[in-house]
Amino acid sequence: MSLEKDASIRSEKLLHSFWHVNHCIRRIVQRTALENELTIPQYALLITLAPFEEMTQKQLGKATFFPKSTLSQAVEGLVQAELIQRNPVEDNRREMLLTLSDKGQLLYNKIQSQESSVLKAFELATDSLSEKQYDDLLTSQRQIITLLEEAIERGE
Amino acid sequence: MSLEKDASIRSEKLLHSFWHVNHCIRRIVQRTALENELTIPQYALLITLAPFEEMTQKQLGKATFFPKSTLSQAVEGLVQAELIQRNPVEDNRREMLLTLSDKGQLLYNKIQSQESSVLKAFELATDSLSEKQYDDLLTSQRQIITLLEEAIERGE
DNA sequence: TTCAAACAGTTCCATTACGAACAGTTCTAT
DNA sequence: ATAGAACTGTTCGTAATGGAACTGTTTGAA
Repeated sequence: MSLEKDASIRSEKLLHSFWHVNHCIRRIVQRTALENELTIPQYALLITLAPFEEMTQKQLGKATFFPKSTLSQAVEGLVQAELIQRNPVEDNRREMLLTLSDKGQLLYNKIQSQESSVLKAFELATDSLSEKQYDDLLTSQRQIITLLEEAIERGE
Repeated sequence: MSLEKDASIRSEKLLHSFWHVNHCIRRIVQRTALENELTIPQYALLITLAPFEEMTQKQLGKATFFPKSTLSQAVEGLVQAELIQRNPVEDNRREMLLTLSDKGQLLYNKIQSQESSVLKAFELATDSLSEKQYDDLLTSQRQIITLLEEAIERGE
């Protein structure tokens, strides 16, 4: 009994740790998104897309995990703001190819330079870890993700 | 330049890993919350409160990171559903002491037994890690949290 | 003592997020 | 060739979210 309880306390601590990190990320993202007059999904899309310069909407969905309705509206906003271009994919008219515009590239440069951005915060965090700590962290998280995804599948 | 780019790719990977874990957590929580006819905040409050049986609303806020408006409404819902009792703290009438009711305890037992709950999923995840992996993970994340919180403070 | 500031929680409301139904496109099997 | 299944993205309506202004309580300084 006491062993079971210990086990559940340990797992609750881990869950709480992730919950806490996530809270920090959301706060930082929200603030920096607002500073650049973007919504959170728009900001997330922009920093995901920018390093590749172009991606399909489908790929962006996979990378950011946003439900497609949210995705669609965020993309619409970015297109309206002329930060990205949206064109049907050459040989598959269902898919949309999203391309960073010059204006979008400029904004991304600005975002990258902002001291308070999530990107900068995570660079500091990454730098503070040793090579081994970093690798182990990613490995452990990879493992946890696999198990959580199994749990998701099991539940549906 | 190439070094800088490497550094930013490394940190983006880490950010994405956290984002991914978080997405899994939210999906599982959302499903299991719904199964028990609770909203996400209500579910989160319940599993946070239950191990302690009673907590002030303020403490729950600190533990779950919900903004107080969200907190207030989630608590109201739990009180309406008679899962918890809410009473002013003896010697400080500003604070509310929240106590798990018998009905709440019953629901929590049910939640704990559900194979698909976040709690179970995280128990599996915790079990899959070695002692050292677990400790290192928490240590690294603790370190990251500290840096992110500094970034938050810096930004406001 | 009294008044202002800090605090805990509530209420209100504008914004955001997301599921579900939908439209158009492509693939597959017959 | 064609029907139907699977897919990509859009639209719409509902519900959740969280900031700001509020009420009542406590603290502390003059």
